[in-house]
Amino acid sequence: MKPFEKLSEEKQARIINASISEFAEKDYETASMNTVVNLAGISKGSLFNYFKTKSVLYDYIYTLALGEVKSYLRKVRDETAQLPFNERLSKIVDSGVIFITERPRLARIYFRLVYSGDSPNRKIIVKELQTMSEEYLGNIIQDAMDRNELDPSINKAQSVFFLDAVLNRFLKEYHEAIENGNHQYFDRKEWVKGITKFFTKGLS
Amino acid sequence: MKPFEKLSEEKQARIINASISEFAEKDYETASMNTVVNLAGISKGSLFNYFKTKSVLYDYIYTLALGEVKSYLRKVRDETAQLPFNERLSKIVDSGVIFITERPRLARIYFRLVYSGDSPNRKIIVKELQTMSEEYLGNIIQDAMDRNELDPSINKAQSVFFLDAVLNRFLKEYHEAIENGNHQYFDRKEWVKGITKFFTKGLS
DNA sequence: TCTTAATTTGACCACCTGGTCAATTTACTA
DNA sequence: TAGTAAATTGACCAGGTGGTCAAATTAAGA
Repeated sequence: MKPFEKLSEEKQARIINASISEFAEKDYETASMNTVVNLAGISKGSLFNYFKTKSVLYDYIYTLALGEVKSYLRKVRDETAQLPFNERLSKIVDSGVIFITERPRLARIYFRLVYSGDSPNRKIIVKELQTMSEEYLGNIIQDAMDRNELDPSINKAQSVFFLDAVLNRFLKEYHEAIENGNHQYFDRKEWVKGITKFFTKGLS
Repeated sequence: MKPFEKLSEEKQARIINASISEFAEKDYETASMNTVVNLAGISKGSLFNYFKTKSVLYDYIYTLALGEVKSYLRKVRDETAQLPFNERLSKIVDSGVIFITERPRLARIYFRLVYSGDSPNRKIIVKELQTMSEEYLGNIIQDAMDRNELDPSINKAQSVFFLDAVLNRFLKEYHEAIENGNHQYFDRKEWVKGITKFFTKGLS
């Protein structure tokens, strides 16, 4: 049993919380183990006893963050399996918005990871995320094609790419708006409507 | 006359080149003035004489990078002013691809800037870029609406957003493919065709 | 209660950072 | 060529980093 797992729930939570805060605020290189230690109220030696290096701690944290994102997405996919494409898309966007509203720090770690950052395993993680997104969105598009809601002759891989690009960008923008305290200017419903219309009908 | 401008072209180029390399490879915080100094083959004191602080040097470099991006985009816009929307879009994507192929380090600085990073004036710069993009793509969409190539009832701001999201994401992906030596697997023409079709006809 | 084992601590290490500035080298002028 | 002004240098500084480990504290067992 790893030392960290032997700790009380409360202490584990304190350390995780401190780490999330630090990795959300700064990128991998700039985030400081000293800050984590101070935030968590433990000694440096202890932290390095629980996590052998900074990168091991980071692994732990982003795995946790991605896990939450994934389980959230899966839930939505399964709950909306029988809905038509546009309603489904709308629910997905909604749930994304809810996630970044409720867990802004995890969202920030996620965005930092996918959009840049120099974290140790970045390329591997991003590739994994891409495969996951392809499978996830691919599924949803395939369902819609099967039901003749989307043109069955479209290029599926490209469609997934477009969907991923627009959804991610929208959520990233929304997330930044929240962090800057401007999200009240974001008419979420109007955007969700626009996105689904765009994807089904295009611009002409 | 600023000290840096008094330097010979050759020396200026050496310093700029070294700085671009370093800021392309690492983000603002992690990029090292010592590395720049060594790459450029000058002394530390000199560099700090030419640029008072790290952030002043960074300002200089990203202004240069954004300037190149802008002038490239303007050129394409003006050269394609009379073309129909889909051909125009295609030319824009093409020119983006050419730019990141010819200037991968500048492209990297650009992507780092817009997609993350903790550079000093990031928010201001990103806002400026956003206004620029709105004006630039807005123009192109407006032209297409005027010519009835796009539905005149679409939400222009949203359309600009979608266009921006897809174009940027595509170029970012292409850029990463180049850096990983995988761009031969990218069928550019196929993608350009897909993007324009997607924007005009949607997925259904 | 005494002893031993496990946990926690924080001073300490080598290394790197952005930035400074007295001293040296170079360029220019008389 | 001598003297001055300008440009260049790099040793040095304070402060921060990830990581270590002997010593102190706590927990467990007899």
